[in-house]
Amino acid sequence: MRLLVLDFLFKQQAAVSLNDLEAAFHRADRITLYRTLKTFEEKGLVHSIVDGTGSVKYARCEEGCECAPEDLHVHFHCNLCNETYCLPKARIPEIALPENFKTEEISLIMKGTCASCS
Amino acid sequence: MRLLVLDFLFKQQAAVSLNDLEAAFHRADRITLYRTLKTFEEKGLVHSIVDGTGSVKYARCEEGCECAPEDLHVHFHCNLCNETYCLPKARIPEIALPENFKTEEISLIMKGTCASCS
DNA sequence: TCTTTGCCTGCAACTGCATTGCAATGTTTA
DNA sequence: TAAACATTGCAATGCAGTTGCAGGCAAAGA
Repeated sequence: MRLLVLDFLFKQQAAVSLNDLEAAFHRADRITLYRTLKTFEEKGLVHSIVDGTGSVKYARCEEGCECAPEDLHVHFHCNLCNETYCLPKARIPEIALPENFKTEEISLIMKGTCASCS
Repeated sequence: MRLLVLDFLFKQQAAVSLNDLEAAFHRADRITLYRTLKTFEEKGLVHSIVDGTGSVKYARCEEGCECAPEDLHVHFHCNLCNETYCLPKARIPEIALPENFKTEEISLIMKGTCASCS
């Protein structure tokens, strides 16, 4: 079962929400899919994306992705097709912070129109 | 009533969630505060921040803030004190996107330890 | 082989936050 | 004063995420 989900995740271009998974595997229980995603996230197979749409999305981690600040890439949410994409090529540039601020995580989400919809 | 909320918002250093407001104004109804925030947001007095903690936070808009991409600043969420701050001095640098991607909004949230907690 | 142990799955239920409908109240305007 | 509109509060709903519990399946050990 998890293998099916993993396979599905790796075939996706866009990030996948729990609802997406549920629609794709309507034979499986919502809870099972939820826990599957959580397990994958723990194991570092996927990373979660909070894109402000209300539902958390998941996408596969690239080879060697540790989800550490220096590994983080940009996520793009298209307002037309409502999909969220990883943009691994767009790295987050260094950002100057006030003194004594220590960064552990960065999340950069751009919203607009993606290439397919424009 | 709204004046009280507005006054409260402008005195805050950190962004404010609905729960924060409810705690500060326990005489007022949660719904009233919710709609007050929504109204302020519509009028451009405050902007909302989705910092991934599950509850949306609100902060006052700076003079001339149109919440347009070029106006956007960084938000910082401290994992210790659990507060979210606006960092208007930390501008979001230009980010190179693949072709045909059009940006309308940018949200950059950094998480870590703030100056007060370190 | 039989039993035990542990993981995976599914049902039910709960939580927290956001949101809406409706009635009551207060305030402005004609 | 009466009508129109805005503001407030209560109740209820919706949705996403989360947890507890029990059954089932499979691997490990006697």
